[in-house]
Amino acid sequence: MPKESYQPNEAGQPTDDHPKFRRRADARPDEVLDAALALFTQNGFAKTTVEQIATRAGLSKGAVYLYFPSKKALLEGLVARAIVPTADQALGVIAGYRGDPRPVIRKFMTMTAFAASGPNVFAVPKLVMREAVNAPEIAQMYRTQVLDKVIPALTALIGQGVEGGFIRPVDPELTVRSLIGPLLLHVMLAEVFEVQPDDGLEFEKLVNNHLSILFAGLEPEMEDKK
Amino acid sequence: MPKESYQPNEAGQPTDDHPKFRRRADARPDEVLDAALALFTQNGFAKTTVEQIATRAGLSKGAVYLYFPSKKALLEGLVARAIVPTADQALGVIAGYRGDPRPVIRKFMTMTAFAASGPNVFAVPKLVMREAVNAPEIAQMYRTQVLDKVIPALTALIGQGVEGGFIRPVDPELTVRSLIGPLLLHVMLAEVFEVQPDDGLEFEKLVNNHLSILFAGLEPEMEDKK
Amino acid sequence: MPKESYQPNEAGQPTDDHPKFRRRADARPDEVLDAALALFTQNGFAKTTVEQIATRAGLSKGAVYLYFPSKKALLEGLVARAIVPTADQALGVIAGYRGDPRPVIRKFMTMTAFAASGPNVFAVPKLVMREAVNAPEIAQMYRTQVLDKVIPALTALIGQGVEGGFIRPVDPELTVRSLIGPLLLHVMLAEVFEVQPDDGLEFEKLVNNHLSILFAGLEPEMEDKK
Amino acid sequence: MPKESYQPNEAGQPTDDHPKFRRRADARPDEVLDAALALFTQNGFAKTTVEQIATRAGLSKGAVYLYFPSKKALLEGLVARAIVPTADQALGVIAGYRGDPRPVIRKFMTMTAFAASGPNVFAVPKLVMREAVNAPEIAQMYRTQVLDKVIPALTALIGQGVEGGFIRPVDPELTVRSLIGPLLLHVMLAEVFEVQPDDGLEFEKLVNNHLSILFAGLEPEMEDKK
DNA sequence: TATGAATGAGCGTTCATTCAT
DNA sequence: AATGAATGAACGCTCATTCAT
Repeated sequence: MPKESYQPNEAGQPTDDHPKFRRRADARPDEVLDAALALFTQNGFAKTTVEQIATRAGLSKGAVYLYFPSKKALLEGLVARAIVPTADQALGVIAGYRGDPRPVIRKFMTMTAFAASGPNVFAVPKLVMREAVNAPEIAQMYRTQVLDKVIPALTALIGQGVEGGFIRPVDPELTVRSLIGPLLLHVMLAEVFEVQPDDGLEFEKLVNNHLSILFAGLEPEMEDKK
Repeated sequence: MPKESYQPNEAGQPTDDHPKFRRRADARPDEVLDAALALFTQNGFAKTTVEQIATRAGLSKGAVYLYFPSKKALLEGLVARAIVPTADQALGVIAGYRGDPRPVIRKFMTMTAFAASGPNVFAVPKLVMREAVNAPEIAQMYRTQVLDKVIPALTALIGQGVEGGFIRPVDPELTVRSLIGPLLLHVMLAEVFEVQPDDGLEFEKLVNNHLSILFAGLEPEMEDKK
Repeated sequence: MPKESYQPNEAGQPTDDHPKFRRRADARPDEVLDAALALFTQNGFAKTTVEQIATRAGLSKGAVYLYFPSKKALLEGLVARAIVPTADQALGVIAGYRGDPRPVIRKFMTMTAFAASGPNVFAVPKLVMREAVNAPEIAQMYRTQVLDKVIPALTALIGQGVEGGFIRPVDPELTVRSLIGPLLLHVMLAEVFEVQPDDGLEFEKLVNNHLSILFAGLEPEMEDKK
Repeated sequence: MPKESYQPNEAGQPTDDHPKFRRRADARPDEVLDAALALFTQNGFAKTTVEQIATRAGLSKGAVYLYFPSKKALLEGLVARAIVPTADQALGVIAGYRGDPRPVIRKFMTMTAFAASGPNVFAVPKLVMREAVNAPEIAQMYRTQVLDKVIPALTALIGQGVEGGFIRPVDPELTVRSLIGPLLLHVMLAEVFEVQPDDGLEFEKLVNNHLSILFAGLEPEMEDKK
């Protein structure tokens, strides 16, 4: 999963929803976005020039404006491209699940950790966090399209787990934060501050350690179990 | 990661002795930093003008350069001002503790949560995270001055808790992430995406829920206990 | 030190094919240099604005930076443009000559004087002298590219004249100063202080008077002649 | 003669023409000028800040404005201070002389060369040449106060030498340029371009070589002599 | 006399965006 | 569909000069 997400236009059927701009199999806009993502991630939005993006994408500055009406639109495009698959992927695993949530949580965490260990993954979410101040619309977009889907789904997953007696009675909404927070911190420490655990940035170990504690902590009490 | 710094001019009577012109107080640099912090937080470093900072601090653009040699130096100054109290305060609670770590952890988490509920707190850390790409030196500074002190201290605290048999054998370094991560996520969700739990941004509840799970999950096994 | 460079756009019809907007000719850099030369000469480097240069060259300020990376680069460009023809032209007359040096010297002096009577000639050398303090690299460039070629050539010319018995035994290196110095003084007095001889700034007369004295003074003595 | 010229206020009677500003024996303004001269010479007028001058003179920026109303006034002050002694000195030797001009010329040239071998000498004239563009009034001042006295005096000296038959019939005005030019070139090459003769910047040798040629070249012809 | 904090105008440089080709 | 020359608005920073003390 080297790209930050599934990019539908690269896949099978040439999604001809966008009848305009056809050249080199319609890959142009995507190439521009790839270049933009790489540079925004590396240098931030403000310090990246449109010219740099154009050069990296192999076209001229003016041509970028053929596909995107402004620099900010590139950011939007980036988020838009990343949003659907991300949410879908997560929701596919979680949504509507009934029963002991722990296997599903483990699967979800493992998937996320796996995704996170590839390069450029989480690039868009991190970008969104960083640039939210400059582009609140984009943060909103991310919120409504991703967070407002994933978080409630996880909350529901845990909620029904509580109701089903599979885990202790906890606040599902806050427990989601207990679940995912460490992953965020792990990534932030590593990428922003270059702080890594002594034995490397191994997501698998983190997930294992974290879930072993969490699941033990969520274990229903004896009296609950009965 | 408690209160990021004392902000003297937020307290007491507004120092408006000389309403318009010159003041000789060496509070000047601090006032400039206050203005910079507010604007950087609100609009980001890149989109904040030195002129804006000057105006908000009640001086002319040129005067800012009397106190800080460059715009970037304002960021550095902000971090420097926040660093000492932060680290010290945190370390005061933790360092060298021997015995069951849980009370100390609870105290630390409560303090941090309390600090985080005030205004402008965590402003600097969040600024640092956001601007780390543009100013890696500052991220480094933050890392060495704060993180490299606080994280090892917490790691040691947990480590000796494991050795003393007070908590299950876990990886102390990774467990620190399990401990603090949710707090970060909570803040980020709230401030970047305006995602808040249904019953408000109550840090106390978050801490309680989180620690109840965590402490239960860290409870030594029966066989360990014996 | 004759004509400092060919200035193509001073010649012929003014290239006003496209009166107001874009031109694609690569004469652009040259036009900018022309404007810069005029303004630097008139007001000095420091007091000349890039905007002034741009306006005079018929472009916007930003466009200047399309051709030159900085204001100083304009100065460099000016010198670079002037250097090649200068040195070559001078050396063409002098280099490797054997025999009585006086005809060659007269030719050289006449050429130089003729060049000096045109407009904008010597502008670059004078600029270099004036701005040497602010831009030592440029002075160095001028030295190595022009002076270190012309002066040794003249020195050698006189030296071989002495050896061949065509002129008195004199110090060739110092005699070069006796030869050229008056030209410099003449120009300086005229252009810096507006001091001109009573009957005008006639270089031809200066050269004639100067060489008549110099050649008489360099005439081998009777005993030398024999 | 370490200073660029005689500084009357340093000498004998305390020239009380300027009743204002008295402190530390009235030396203050002179100290400021000294500092300004050094810095203008080294870095040019534009690149020297008033603060630098103040610091070097050992007072505060504001105090400079107690003595000089503007930065440009420093330049004027510098020139004014240098002007009187320079011209007087030269004129003392030359003015009204009758007879063979060559001994006087030699004396004048030797004096000038001797002066030029000290440090900081010619600093002001060179400064004037360089900054003439930025401060034409100052160039004018220098012209009227110095050049318009010295050049006519030298011209007259040579003129009467021609009339008296001591030297060949030459154009006196142009011959002045032949006389002094080499000195200027010598200084310029040395100080601006660091081009020096192989055996060092020995003014004495230059003067000897130059005058030996010049005087020989000015020798009246046989037929003239008779 | 002397200070130095403060001002304000100005300059070099950058860059998103446009548009003739 | 594509180019890249050109624009123009903005920003960081400097510094001569002023003025309350």
